[in-house]
Amino acid sequence: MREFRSKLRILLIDDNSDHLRGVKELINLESNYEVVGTTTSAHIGINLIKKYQPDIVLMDMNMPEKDGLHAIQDIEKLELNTKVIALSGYDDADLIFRAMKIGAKGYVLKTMASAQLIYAIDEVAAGKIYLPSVLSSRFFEYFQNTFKEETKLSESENLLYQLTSREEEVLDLLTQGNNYKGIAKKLFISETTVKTHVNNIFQKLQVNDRTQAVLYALNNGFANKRKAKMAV
Amino acid sequence: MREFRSKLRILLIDDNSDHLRGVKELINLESNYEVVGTTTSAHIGINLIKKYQPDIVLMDMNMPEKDGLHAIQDIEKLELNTKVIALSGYDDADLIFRAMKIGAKGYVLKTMASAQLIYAIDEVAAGKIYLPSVLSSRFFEYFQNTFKEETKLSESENLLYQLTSREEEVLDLLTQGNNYKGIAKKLFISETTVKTHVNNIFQKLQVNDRTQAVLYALNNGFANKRKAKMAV
DNA sequence: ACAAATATCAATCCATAGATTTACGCCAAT
DNA sequence: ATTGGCGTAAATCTATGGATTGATATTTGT
Repeated sequence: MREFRSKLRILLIDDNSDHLRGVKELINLESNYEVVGTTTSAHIGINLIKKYQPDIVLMDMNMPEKDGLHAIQDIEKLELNTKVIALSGYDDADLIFRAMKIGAKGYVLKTMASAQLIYAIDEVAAGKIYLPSVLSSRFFEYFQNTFKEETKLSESENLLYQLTSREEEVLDLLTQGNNYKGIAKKLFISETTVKTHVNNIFQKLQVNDRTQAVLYALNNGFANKRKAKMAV
Repeated sequence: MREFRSKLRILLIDDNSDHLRGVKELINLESNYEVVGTTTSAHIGINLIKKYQPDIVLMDMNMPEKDGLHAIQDIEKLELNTKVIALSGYDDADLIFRAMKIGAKGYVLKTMASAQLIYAIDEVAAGKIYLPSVLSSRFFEYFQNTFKEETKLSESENLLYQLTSREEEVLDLLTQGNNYKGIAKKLFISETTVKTHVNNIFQKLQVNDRTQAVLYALNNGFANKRKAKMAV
């Protein structure tokens, strides 16, 4: 992707101009890096990225006007080859998780040694994703907590397991937004039969209407292809 | 959690008895570890865990009868302090992702140096989560791909952004399974007003009924607290 | 200060959804 | 051979949902 022998082009976005200057000097010490721009404004940053298409963006996460998360999202939407490394003062698990989720390729704390930042830049430039092990640990704890609830329902208490296979088919079509007529047509059975099935589903799931049935299904691991939730 | 000076108690589950023996010998070389049991069967393994409540379980992922994923899930359901480290022959991103999702505290390849396994055990025993950087990279690539679709819908094409704040409130209540009457009561407005709002929502989201509206909302980032999908 | 968007409500009408009961053929388990 | 679960279906009834029109008060932007 990157031109042979050309310098790695880096853009810095940080509302703290002192920190901005410090990082710039740090990076300029490395002969193979080049800072193509610095700005304290996320908005201006986006425009600079469009203009210069840098290889790497170092993005401060704790900014007032437009926060780092949204800035990263905007950058990702541009679909350039620009890779974002998030910079933050704190190891806030939620922030790390969200930054990685929307496409940050790395996350480094400002308190970390400068060598770590350089290393992160190298790794990310090489196409890898880099999280220092401390942050990686925090990320995974948060990640697992996020999914813990989803998993904890045992098979015995998950009412979905009481459904017959035909009822599952019907419920699946319900979770795709079909009405009775649509389901009847798709399963080649009469509408009244569908009603019978749906009523049985309501009884088994202990709900009152199709919307609640659909919600129960989605929230309790019903494998629906359109990923309202990811199956284990 | 762990008794001072007591050895770290480890259980091995791997359907390949050769590998099982090898790992056992490897671990017994370490003076502060103790293998409390080994088995080639996941089912038996679960029972051994109940009985011995080991600190660490090394779980092979590629087993025939009951696969490693389900075994891990069963272990997690026991809610013991037993920590599972997954062992696998391949760096299958999907498998790594799913294992971590359901609660594995580490993931090590069988092809990795034995020192790496020992290190992983130490880290996990110390309460951390350990993924070698190679696997960590694979995990994050997979993780980001999983969420890429969800994020890519720009604000302009996401019909939810056309809703007024009141309509959002109403839709929120719809996604909780309320009917007209329930929504009217909760918002202290008449049922007919709710109908008006809901009709406007249908128009804006280009759907025909409440179920489709709810599905649209869930699939397009509508912040619902019960996290059918996680907000950014 | 004025236009446009929003929130509220009513009345009506038709379609769909949901509850209930009854029934029949099929298959699997005992 | 019989029972019980399942899938199929119909008939009937009531409740809820959804479309449409029209109206008024309030808020918001310029």
